[in-house]
Amino acid sequence: MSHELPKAYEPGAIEQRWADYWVAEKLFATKTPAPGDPPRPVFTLLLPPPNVTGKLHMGHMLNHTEMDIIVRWHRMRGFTTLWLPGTDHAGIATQMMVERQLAAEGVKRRDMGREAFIARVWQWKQLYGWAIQQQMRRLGDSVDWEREYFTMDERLSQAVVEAFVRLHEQGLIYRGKYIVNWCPRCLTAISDLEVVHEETLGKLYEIRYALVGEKSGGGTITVATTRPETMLGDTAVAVNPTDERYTHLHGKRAIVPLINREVPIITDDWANPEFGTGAVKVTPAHDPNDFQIGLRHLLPQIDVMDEAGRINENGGPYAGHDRFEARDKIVDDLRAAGQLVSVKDHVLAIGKCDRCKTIVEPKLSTQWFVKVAPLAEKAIEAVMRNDVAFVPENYSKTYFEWMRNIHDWCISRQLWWGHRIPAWHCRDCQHIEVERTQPEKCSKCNSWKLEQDVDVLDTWFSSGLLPFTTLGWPERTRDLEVFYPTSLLITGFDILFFWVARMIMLGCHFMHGHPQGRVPFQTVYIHSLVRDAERQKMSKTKGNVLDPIEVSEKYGTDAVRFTLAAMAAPGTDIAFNESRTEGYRAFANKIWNAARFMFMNVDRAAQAGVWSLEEFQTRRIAAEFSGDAECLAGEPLSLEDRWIVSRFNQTAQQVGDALAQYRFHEAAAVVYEFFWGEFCDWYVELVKLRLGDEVASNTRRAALANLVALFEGALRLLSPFMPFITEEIWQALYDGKPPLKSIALAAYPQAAAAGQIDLPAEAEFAVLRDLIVSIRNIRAELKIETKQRAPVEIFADAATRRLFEENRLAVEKLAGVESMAFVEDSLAKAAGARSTTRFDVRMIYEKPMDVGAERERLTKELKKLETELANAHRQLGNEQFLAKAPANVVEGIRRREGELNVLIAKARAALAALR
RNA sequence: GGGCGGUUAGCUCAGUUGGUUAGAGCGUCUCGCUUACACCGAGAAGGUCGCAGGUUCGAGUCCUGCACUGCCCA
Repeated sequence: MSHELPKAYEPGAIEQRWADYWVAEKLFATKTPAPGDPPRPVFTLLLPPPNVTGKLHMGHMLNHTEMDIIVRWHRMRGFTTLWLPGTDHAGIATQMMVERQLAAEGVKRRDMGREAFIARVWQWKQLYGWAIQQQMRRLGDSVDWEREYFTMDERLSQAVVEAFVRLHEQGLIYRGKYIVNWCPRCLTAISDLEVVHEETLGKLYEIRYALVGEKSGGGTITVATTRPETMLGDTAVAVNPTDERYTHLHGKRAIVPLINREVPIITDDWANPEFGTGAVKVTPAHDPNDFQIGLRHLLPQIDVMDEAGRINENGGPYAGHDRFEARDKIVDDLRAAGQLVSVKDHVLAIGKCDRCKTIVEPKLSTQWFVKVAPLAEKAIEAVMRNDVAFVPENYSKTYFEWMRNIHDWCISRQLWWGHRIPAWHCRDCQHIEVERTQPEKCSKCNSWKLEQDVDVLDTWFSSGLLPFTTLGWPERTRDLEVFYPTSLLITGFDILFFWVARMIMLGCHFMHGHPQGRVPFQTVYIHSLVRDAERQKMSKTKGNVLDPIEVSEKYGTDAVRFTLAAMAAPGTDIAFNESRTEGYRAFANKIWNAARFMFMNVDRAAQAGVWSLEEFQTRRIAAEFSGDAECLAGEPLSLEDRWIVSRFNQTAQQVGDALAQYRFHEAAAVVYEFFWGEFCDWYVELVKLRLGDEVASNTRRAALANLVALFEGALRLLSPFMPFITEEIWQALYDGKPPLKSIALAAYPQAAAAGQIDLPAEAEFAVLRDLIVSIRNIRAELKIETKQRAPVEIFADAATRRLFEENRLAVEKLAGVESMAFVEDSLAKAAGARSTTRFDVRMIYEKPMDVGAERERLTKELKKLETELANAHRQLGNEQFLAKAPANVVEGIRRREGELNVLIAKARAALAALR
């Protein structure tokens, strides 16, 4: 890698190359430390496995950027760092995908049979299941590809079986007939979490039921329902026991219209006197609440629909009709029979299948469930004890809320693609064997006719186990010992319940007794949503979806990563704005060109025989990247050297502090400001003065050595955020002979020893910078052309004067000053002068200034200063304030008061002089 | 219905535990190719921090109410 950099920064030309290199060199493969190895801190991160069917969206890119920053940061700080990638088999999604493909060929899943279908899914996976991994490589995710897993891998599948069997043995998994959420399109049960509720305008029907034994007139009860078609399965009418309107009907019987079924009128607290008529029909087989009522009152359960949501033979004349068709027909018939009392508009939350948006049918069905209460209890405890910490902390509330109101988890799915339930049904005696491997015969009746349960497990059941199964569980592996619990989980709140909560439940359960704690991770960082520039949610229907790869190709992955990092303030959604990304591409370009500037001077110095890059290389290699932030290698220090080293170390400290708290935006802002606002804008400009051919060679050597060292350190500081450009320049610095294979393996600049932070240098530099800026101000105001240099006069105390004299060249070059003269009297009154507490300065130039504008500026400034002074006076005159405020605050205001007095006097003098 | 959040410059957003002068990027205006960079440099304008009370020596920050707005759960 030569250090001849092309003139323009072109991310496209460098990123793919490094992405490939990192993978080919297996740079991020992590060896399991052996027991005798010298101890190093360990950092483990499990990548939330994307669906095998998936493609990365902007949310992923945010998620991956944050993870990669944290991971690279830990790796560079010498942690044994493991970032574990993998993909999820995504039961329903994948099955749907392949079914759709088959449909195009005119084939149905059921026609081809289970085995052939599953073979087909695997085939599909081999062909198309790599998209997301390819994209991750392109983004530079520094995962350990050597350990990549797939949730349907043989070993992980065995672990799933083991977990199921153990839970079953412990009585935490049971099979039973309950109301589940049934998707009539996917033809499977789904869990509560897979149902999304949508507010919809529907109807509330009031239907009159005749009472038994009362021939006519007054002998009716009117019930209210939103789902008249379920009437076919009614087995009771319920009223609230306290509802006096119905007391006289307690114990009587009513007749369900149209099908003429006699049902009891029962009393149950669930009937809400405020809702509708206060009387409700009870359909235990088609409503979860009615189901509970049915259990309490021992009501029959009449299932009136088939798996596709059509009325079945129990629906009498309506059999064969789709549930919504049946509704219309029933309503018509009721109306015709004079039993429809009213139809009113009614807003209700309709549950739909998360996958296909089909309206979910609560349906009586035999399924497998996890008894979650005991698991939830431990999971709540873990968060209460702070064994798992949420960032932002607020999410723990949501977590508790959900955990405390949790229902048993339906884990069986009527799909073919997934982990098949390890239960065998005896065809002779109906006994069910739950075993790790297929049993030979029934343990009850010795029958050989055993058939494995046809259902598979909820995908989230297996992903809930990943924090330990990926590390070798149920074996007691060295990996499990070293890397469990994982250190961190970074994910979106959308899977807080689906995944995060379940990992905590299952981790606490199965990893009980792990020496380093049972929880699956110590911290959960929940990031926000990426929206479009107008704060709209990105969605395909709105057409406002940004493809992260496309955006990365356009602006460079580094720029996109930096945008996301810079906007990722914890707890707030990101309105992704391409103008920001443009800005960060400009930032990359800035760095690129600063590098070109550096290399240009390196070459020039080499030609002049003053200094060679090899000196730097040799020294860095010898130092073996010890990790301290010592950038300057014993060369003579100028003020700007001392200043920039101090700033570098302060920045390193701030970046570290910010990342430790997942304050990505702060970390990014600090690096950005340092690299551009301080290093490029000031340090490079000042260093230029010491790089010319006319400069003494030892000064020139020092300047260059320091510049290169600083630049190299700054690259390391930036590297986790912008891995590509920093790699490119860093490798160029070593001309193809880098001391390490990658900057990603070099040491991260850390908060330095006190000696590296030089507050006096920072204070002096601030005054010098004030002078330069003041003069530039005057120039702008007088509209003096850049090329035109002019003399200045300065009034300052001896120390300040010495500072300016020592940095005379800097002032002359950076402020376009021809010569600097010092005067003995204040220049506050001088026309067009600028004043600070430390100096007055004016430019000697015959061009007349705009007196009106100058007066306006001074008046405005004076007013502001006076307001501030009044505030300061008010506070200092307040005894309560003096008594209660901390000393440093009081002291600060006192000092400021002094400054204000000086500044006001100067501003007044200047104004007076204008009259 | 229950729970959680948001409202700060024209736009998009920061502002950690209450403390001196509320910041950034973009946009706007004025200048400008000086040993890298026009994806640039220099300078400037722009905010009664949603509204109303309260606590406090001190509130963008804490409390209460209101308005508007978003999300999660039922």
